[in-house]
Amino acid sequence: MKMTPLITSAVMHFGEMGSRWGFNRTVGQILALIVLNEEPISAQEIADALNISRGNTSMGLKELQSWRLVKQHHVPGERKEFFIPAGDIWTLANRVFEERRKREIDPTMSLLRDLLLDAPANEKEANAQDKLNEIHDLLESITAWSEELQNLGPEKLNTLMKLGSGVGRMLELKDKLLPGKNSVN
Amino acid sequence: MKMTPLITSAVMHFGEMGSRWGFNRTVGQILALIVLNEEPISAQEIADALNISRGNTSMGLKELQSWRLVKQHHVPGERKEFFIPAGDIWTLANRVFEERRKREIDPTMSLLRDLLLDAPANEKEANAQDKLNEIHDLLESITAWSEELQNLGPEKLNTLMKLGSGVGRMLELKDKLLPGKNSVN
DNA sequence: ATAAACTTTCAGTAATTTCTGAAACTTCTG
DNA sequence: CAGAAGTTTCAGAAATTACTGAAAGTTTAT
Repeated sequence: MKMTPLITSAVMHFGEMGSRWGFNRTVGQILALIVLNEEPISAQEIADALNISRGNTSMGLKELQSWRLVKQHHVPGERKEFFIPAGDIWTLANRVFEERRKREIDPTMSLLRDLLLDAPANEKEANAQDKLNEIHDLLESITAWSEELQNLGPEKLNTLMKLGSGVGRMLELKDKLLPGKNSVN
Repeated sequence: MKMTPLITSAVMHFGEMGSRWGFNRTVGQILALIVLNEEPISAQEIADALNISRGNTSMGLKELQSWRLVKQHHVPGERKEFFIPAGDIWTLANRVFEERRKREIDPTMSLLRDLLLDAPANEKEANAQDKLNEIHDLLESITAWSEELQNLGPEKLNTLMKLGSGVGRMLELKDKLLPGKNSVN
């Protein structure tokens, strides 16, 4: 499992970025290694290639599985488990979005809902509640929107992205296009 | 600068979420406090309310300013500086997106570009480069798309979000709508 | 049922990140 | 220009997070 210089650079970088992406260095490295390696790779090989303990490797793989970025792959005739990416690049990116939404937005939405239930005790609180309400609505829009985009599926999403500034033009024509159907709000 | 129970809960929560949002606990708390407080607030008041050192407060405010989430506000006749949010909720959310993109995507794009310049040394590297290339293209699309959305401005973006599943329908009609103009790629 | 091959767990340690507070710095004011 | 009012910096301490490796657990083969 000797890593080529190119793979080494990429793996190191993904390690450094790991924490910004929501996991830690080791987890980032393991992910990169699994994605960039066409063959399935065993936990032991990962530990050797990255020079980390077997225990740490196990925990990292567990986390990557909880993010649904990596899955086990059984090689017939082999005793040990191998690991491969849980899908193509597009799928992986989607999973990262989704998981992060769960970790970064959902808990806040839930708290905001609770805080908005109680009647404000005074002026100050009323004002704060207004702000919290604004935040809640914004997060709700983002959540709904991102689910919407995921439902579009890869091809349509790609069309939409490639449309670029066309989106602006389209919006201007929206009312003529979908008369009366835009009553979502 | 006594915080009401409601504000305290919100501030504490934003503190806990802070690290997931790209900054640390204190920074998250300071941000929440500034946003939820209708009046401008001084660094000393922040330190007192959150029970943190004056030094830590100073660093936190500096970071929030580097994220362009908070700005100074000079009160005539007062010697000290006060702080207020750098815009409405929508603006702040946008800034967070933008800053995170800078920190989470841009460095990777840059590395990928470099790694894709060299000719692959062998089969293994060629395969890895293919994967890296896919990642690069995906990140590029995301970046371009998010810039596009920002250029739309708040109102249109909101229209688009509220459109919900209408987006799918619109895409189907796209070709009729914008004949020949969708040659963005 | 024993053993071999492999994986997971977790207590303790190491590395990293955040926080404090005292000292240095920067304005303003008289 | 002295000093009062305020801010920033930064070395060291505290808190948090990640990692190791040995022990416990699992599975398969005989």
